Amino acid sequence: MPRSRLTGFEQVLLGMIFTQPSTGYDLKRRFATTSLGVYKPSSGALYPALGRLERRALVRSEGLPPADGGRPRRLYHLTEEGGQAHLDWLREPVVPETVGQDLGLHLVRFAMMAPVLPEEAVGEFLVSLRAALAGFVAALERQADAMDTGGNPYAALAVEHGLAVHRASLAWAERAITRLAPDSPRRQGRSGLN
Amino acid sequence: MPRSRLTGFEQVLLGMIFTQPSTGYDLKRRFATTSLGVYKPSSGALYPALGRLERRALVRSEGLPPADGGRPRRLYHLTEEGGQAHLDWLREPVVPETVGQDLGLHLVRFAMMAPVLPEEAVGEFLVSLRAALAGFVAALERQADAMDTGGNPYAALAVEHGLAVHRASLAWAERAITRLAPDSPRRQGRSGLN
DNA sequence: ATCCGCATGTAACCCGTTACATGATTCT
DNA sequence: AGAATCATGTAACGGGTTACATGCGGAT
Repeated sequence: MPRSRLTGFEQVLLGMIFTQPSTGYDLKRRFATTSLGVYKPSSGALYPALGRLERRALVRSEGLPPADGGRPRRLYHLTEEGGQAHLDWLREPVVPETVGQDLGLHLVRFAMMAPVLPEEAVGEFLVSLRAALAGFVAALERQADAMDTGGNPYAALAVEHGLAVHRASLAWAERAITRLAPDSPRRQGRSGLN
Repeated sequence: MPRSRLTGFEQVLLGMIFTQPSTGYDLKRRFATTSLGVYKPSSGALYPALGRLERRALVRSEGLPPADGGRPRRLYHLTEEGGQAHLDWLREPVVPETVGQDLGLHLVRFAMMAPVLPEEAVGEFLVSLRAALAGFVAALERQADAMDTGGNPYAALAVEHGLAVHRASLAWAERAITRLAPDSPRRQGRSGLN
């Protein structure tokens, strides 16, 4: 019996195959280009992961004839359960504790919501992301205040870095929210405050 | 024969013990507090890592009597080679390719330079970090331009997020550089450039 | 009576990296 | 001739997470 949750990597693979049925090599290429090469999975990570997804019946594969010499390829596409698993993942709320470590993964998730989730759900995601970021920024501010009197001089600067970065992230979330719903008539009461 | 390079985690442990000889539990507590709990190593990560450092003769430990009931503790301190390894690590230049993934580790490294490196070396580090960030931002800008015509609507927004975050990081590096050397008479030629 | 903090450690499990194997075609 | 691209896969190795073991003192 496989473990219950998929890894982040497996979820991302699932999403890429959802968007477009692909071979392993296709996926490699897309990682290299669309993420600026920030993460390039090795063969030893990619192919076993595809195998695990198939054993779980989230994807199926069919053999493809070799394209102009070389090995035969294997095209993966999602099953019904696979599609459901992907949608469930996209709809997961942002857990505040993860925003300090997994911010990148959340953004990948956001990018994949493109045509598959209704705008409303995307809005909910952004709102929960904004809340998590605001909480994290507040915690960093408390830490910065409590620390800077007495202590190593660069540690305070390092905390400032975290603060600057997460404030930028928070500002982005706010921009994204207003850009997504430029004319949302509901909730015009408390102006912009959640 | 152990692998040649230490892991990031091992290097950080080394640095913490360099700053102050510690027991395993001390280190746990410091992770929980000084990093806002962003990374709390498990026992299964911490104690074997300390063991590896000791086998490499980078740290030594001596038994401490149990403090008010409970188990005896084990206090770790650096050896000569350990101190050297830590200094070498602190002095490593910033490899541009790592700035997209390992930014957090670079900042931890910066925070640890506190009293041990001369200001000049810290300045060099910041300058190389700034260069790496500038390169990464430029690459993201190229990608943003090349992409936004035709493609999923949120992917462009996600790239904007990366852009916003790394620009904030870059701005921080610039602030840190000017703050570190507010009165550096050398190099007043090209005003502020590299 | 039980849970929490202190304090160190081990074992099972999982997954990622590195490095290699295979083999055809095309570029230099 | 040698290298790179296409394309999939496996084996060794390493290290992290989870969960458990142990055992005392103090708090609820």
